[in-house]
Amino acid sequence: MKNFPKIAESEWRIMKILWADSPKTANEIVELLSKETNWNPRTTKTLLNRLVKKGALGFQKESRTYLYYPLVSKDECAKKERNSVLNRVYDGALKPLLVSFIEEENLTAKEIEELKQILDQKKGK
Amino acid sequence: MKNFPKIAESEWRIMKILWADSPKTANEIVELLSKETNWNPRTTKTLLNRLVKKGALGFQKESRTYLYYPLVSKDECAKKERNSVLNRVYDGALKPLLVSFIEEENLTAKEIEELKQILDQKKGK
DNA sequence: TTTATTATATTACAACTGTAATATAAAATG
DNA sequence: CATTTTATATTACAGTTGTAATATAATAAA
Repeated sequence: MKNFPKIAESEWRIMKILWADSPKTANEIVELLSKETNWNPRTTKTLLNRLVKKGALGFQKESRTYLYYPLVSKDECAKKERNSVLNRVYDGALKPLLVSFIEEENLTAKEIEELKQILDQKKGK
Repeated sequence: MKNFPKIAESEWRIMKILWADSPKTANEIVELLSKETNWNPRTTKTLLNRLVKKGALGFQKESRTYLYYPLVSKDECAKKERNSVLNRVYDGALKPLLVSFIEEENLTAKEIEELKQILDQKKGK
């Protein structure tokens, strides 16, 4: 499982769309992206090509049209990103990272309770 | 506070050294880096220049030699990195991000307790 | 003072990214 | 069948990054 592709920032938008629901045609993806970006459709097509070349997406031909789908899991890609920040910024020290996130961002009381439960489960293990 | 510099991956190593203790000369930094990387000293010099150009580092001349020091805080840079992952990967949803980190990485029982306390403080607020 | 060291500054160069434009080929239309 | 549409493929082009090499200038040594 070497040569796992690196997903660039703008490519993440496309991957997230396909992880949520796939396969999809280029035009369907362009359509969905138009709601959150103002990319030129050409830009989306370029990124689709790059993702295929990187091995992050595959496709099946449906006559002239391609149906794209992910070849890598969101979990794995997310893990790479988490580890990247953890190591680059925090030298691998998880607790300080968690403290920063918790102190700075917003959590509801319910979420806080749920997180405490997850921590407890973790302790049991 | 616009045009806050973007610190690239390899630049982070240099910044962390100077955040830990500054000012330092290029050679001191090269020396410290030699323990964790096998960069050519030229590479380090190049990165120092770039960081100065980006506005991330400043320096004072000590005769022919420069003493480098950070112009941006580690906290701010770390925050940018955290938010980058939070938004790019998790669409800004903090809890799922925290759950992933907690479930996948290792924490001691003590750390878990400390985190629960921090969560409780958070709830009070 | 001429020469060798040694700092910093400039230049290099390819891969990756963001952001498209142009080319080509196949399909739909007239 | 000729032409227009429309998919995908190829090319573009500048900015960033990783990773140095070369140039220049100041200082130390001979």
